[in-house]
Amino acid sequence: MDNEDPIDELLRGWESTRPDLEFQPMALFARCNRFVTLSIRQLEATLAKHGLSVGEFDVLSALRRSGEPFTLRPSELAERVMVTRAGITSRIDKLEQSGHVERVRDPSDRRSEPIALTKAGRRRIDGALAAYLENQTRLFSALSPTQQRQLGALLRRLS
Amino acid sequence: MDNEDPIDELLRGWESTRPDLEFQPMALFARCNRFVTLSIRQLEATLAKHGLSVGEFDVLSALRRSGEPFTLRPSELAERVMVTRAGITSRIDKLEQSGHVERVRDPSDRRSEPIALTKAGRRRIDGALAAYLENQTRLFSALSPTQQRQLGALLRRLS
DNA sequence: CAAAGATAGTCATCTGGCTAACTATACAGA
DNA sequence: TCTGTATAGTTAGCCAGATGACTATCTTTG
Repeated sequence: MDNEDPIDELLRGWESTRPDLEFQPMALFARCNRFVTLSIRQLEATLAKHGLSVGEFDVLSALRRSGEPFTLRPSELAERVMVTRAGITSRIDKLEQSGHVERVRDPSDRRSEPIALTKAGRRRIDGALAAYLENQTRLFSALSPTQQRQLGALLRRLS
Repeated sequence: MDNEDPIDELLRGWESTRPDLEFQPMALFARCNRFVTLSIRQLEATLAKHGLSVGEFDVLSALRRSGEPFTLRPSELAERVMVTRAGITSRIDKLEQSGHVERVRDPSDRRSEPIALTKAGRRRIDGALAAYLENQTRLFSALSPTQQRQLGALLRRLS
């Protein structure tokens, strides 16, 4: 384990200037953060080939996996995608313009304006999904299946 | 392992609508991503009490752990903080205005304008650091020391 | 040593998400 | 039934960070 990575460097920096403090948890988080950040950048490149941003992909995914009739309300989407409602509004605007999604109506509650995946949207997400999964698989390919399960279990504990 | 978390829900959604595909790696990444996102939100709250944003904290940290004379060039900062140079410029502008940092000069290269931590900046970062570390420790408190090392080792493999 | 190219940093512009205020609709209680 | 309150969604304004163009300086090379 001799080859340094940027997090080792960070750790070394801190430990030499503040040897009085404990930096293991910080380093652990930094590693996690870095992994996610870099992965998202890769993901952006992958999805761009399918004409989607990560944000758009997330919304279409949520609709797709909600099953028939592939319809969710903006507030449900906001929650699942971990974005504020205002943020969802603008994503929907764009997806509507590009024809991936349409605003329908709920007769039982006129405040609500459910969002439905269009045929085009469904084709788009199904195409992008394959590339996405392939990317994700590659991300973890350095770990054996057992290690992947281990990692999953550990992360699960953290929530 | 009966209590569902949002990622189990995501997984269940996908597996019921696309039973033909393999979603374990996606779920693994989603868990990681979610953990980081939620942690950062907590962190924002913690640092806000010390008058710093996460971005500012990152810059001051990098300077602090670089050791004497607590000075780095903007391009070095950009790399360590994983932000573009333009992004660093604006963070520095703000930190300079609040007196945490100052632009000095490098006689050997007049293109360069090294950034130095001021006394005030150093006090600020040292104060915030304690709270930050405490927060990070809490993030991982659900894991035993052994599990934390395990997690670290797994994440290390991923880069 | 002049010209071409590389490098450091900033600026202008654009985008995406946040907060907070606002409109419209639904519901609960006196 | 009227009133107050909660909920759904949008809008307006703000801010951080990305990209790409630009200035100034340094370095290389013919």
